[in-house]
Amino acid sequence: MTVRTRFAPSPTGYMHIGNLRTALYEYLIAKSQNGDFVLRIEDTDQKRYVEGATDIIYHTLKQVGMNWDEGPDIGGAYGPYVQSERKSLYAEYAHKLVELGGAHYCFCSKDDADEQKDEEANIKFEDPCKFLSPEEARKRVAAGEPYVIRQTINKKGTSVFKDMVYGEIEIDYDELDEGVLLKSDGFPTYNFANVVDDHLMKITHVVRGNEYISSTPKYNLIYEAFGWEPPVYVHVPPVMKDAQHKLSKRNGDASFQDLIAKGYLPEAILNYIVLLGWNPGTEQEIFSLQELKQVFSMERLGKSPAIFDIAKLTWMNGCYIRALAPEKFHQLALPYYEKCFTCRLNLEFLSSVLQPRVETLADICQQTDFLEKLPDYDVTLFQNKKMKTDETVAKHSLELAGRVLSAETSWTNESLFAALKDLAEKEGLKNGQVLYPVRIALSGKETTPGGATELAVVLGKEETLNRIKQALAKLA
RNA sequence: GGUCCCAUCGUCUAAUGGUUAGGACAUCACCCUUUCACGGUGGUAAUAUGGGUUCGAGUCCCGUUGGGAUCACCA
Repeated sequence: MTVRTRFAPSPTGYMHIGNLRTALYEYLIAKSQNGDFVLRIEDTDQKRYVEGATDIIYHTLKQVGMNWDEGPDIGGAYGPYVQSERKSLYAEYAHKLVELGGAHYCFCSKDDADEQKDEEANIKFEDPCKFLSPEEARKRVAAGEPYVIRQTINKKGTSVFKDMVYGEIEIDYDELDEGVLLKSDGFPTYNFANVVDDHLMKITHVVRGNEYISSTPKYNLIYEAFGWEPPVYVHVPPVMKDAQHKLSKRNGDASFQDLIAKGYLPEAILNYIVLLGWNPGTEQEIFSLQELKQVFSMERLGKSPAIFDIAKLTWMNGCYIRALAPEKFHQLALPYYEKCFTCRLNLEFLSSVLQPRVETLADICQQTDFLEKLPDYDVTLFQNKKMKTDETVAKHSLELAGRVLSAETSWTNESLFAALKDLAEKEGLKNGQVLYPVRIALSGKETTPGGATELAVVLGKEETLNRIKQALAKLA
C-alpha cells in the first residue's frame, strides 16, 4: 500500500512555522517511502476565511521545494481538494452516520448547550435530542426545523489507540463529548470533514499537533461506525516561543514570510525546523530536502515541545549563505544593495567581502551603511593602541598612502595590499600603522566588512583618494 | 477542576539498564589576522524532586513538583 499523507491547512492568512513543520513531516513521511503528498484546503469555517491565503500556502510550499502530488490547483484522483467544494459529500455521510447510529439530529441552539454547561465547570453537555425517536427527529428535520448533526457516544470503558510518537494512549469514553459534526449552515466541522476526507483520500498517516490527542478517540469512533480503517496517527508536540507559550501569530511571532523578509533563506528555515522535534540519530545537522527524504524516519520524532531559537536559525542561515556559490550570493544581495545605496561601487567585490560576514541578507544594510556617505567621525578614531597609531601617525601614513595609491594602476586587493605593505616596510612602520588609518579614513567606522585595501577596491580609486583627502583635512 | 501529555547543559538534542552523560547553537578564552567576520583549539554548563526495582537507573515503576493540552456550530 502506498503511503499517503496530507497537509490540510485552513486558509487563515499566513504560514505559521509550526504548520510548516507539520507539513514538512508529512511530506517527509510520504517521500521517504515513495508515497504521495496531498494538499487539501480546510475552509469549512467561512468566518475565518482570508482572501489570498491559499496563494500564500502554495507559494510557501513551492519556495521550500515541497511539491504536492495532488491538490486544488493540480487536481488528482480524489478531488476536489477544497473542503467547501465537498460540502454535499459531508452532508451525505453525516446522514448516513445517523443511520448507522454514530450520530443524531440535534435541535438545540448553541445557547441551550452553553447554558447547560455554564452551571458548573465540570458538567458535560447532555443532549436531550439524543433521546428523540428517529421518526420524531426525521419528522422535525423534514419540517424544516434548523438542526445540527451531533456525534452519538454510547460506548463505555476506555478507548485505546496507538500513536507513532506518544505510544499507547488511553482515554475514557466518558471524557468524550458529543460534538457537532455537521453545522446548522450545512458545513461540516473539522472533526467530521477531516475523518471523511482522510478516508476518501486514502490517507495512511495523519500528522497533527498533539492538541488533537484527546479528541482522537472520537474520530476512531466515526471510523468504526463507518467500518473504515483509521490512519496511523503521528501527533507532534508544539513549537514554542518560550517555555510556556506556543509560537503564534497573536504573540506577533515570526511567520515563514516574516523570516524571509528578514533575510533568511528558505532552505535554512526548513533545515532548522526539521530539527525542532526530530533528529537523524547522527551528528549531522545540515540537510537539504533531498537528503532529508533519504534519512527521515518518524521513529525519531520527539515528544516534548521545542522552543524556537532564532539564534541557532541565524547561525544556520549563515552556514547556508557561506555555502552559496558566489554568483548566487551576489544575485541575492543585489536587491539589498539597491535598497541601501545608490552610489557606484565594485559590487562583485563587495559581495565577496560580505558573503562570509553576513548571517542574514538583512545584515547587508548595516554592514554597508558607510559606503554611500562617509559618516561624520571623530579624529580620535585614529587612535588605536594595538595598531600603534594615533592622529600623528595617521596623518603621516595617509599622506604617503595617498601618494602610493594614486600611483596605482591595477586596482585589486592583492596589488593594493602589496603596495601598502611595501610602503610600511620602507618607512619602518608596522602594517597596521598604515592600514588602520586608511581603513578609518575610508569608512569612518571602527569595524568594517573587510580591511583597508578591500574597502578601497569596493569604493574605487576616485572615492578612495577623495576620502583620504578628507581625512587629511580633518587631521590638519 | 476532570482527563490526557511532557520533563537531559540557557536553547535544540544524543545516549540496546553498564559512556569521564556525547554533539550543535549561544557564551567565555586562546590561535589565525589588515579592523570585523570566517576558520581552528579549548573551557564553563544538564539528567526537576523523593522513593522503589536492580550488582548497576538519565533510561523501568510509584509519588511530588513544574509545565502544556483539552473540555466550541475553530481548526
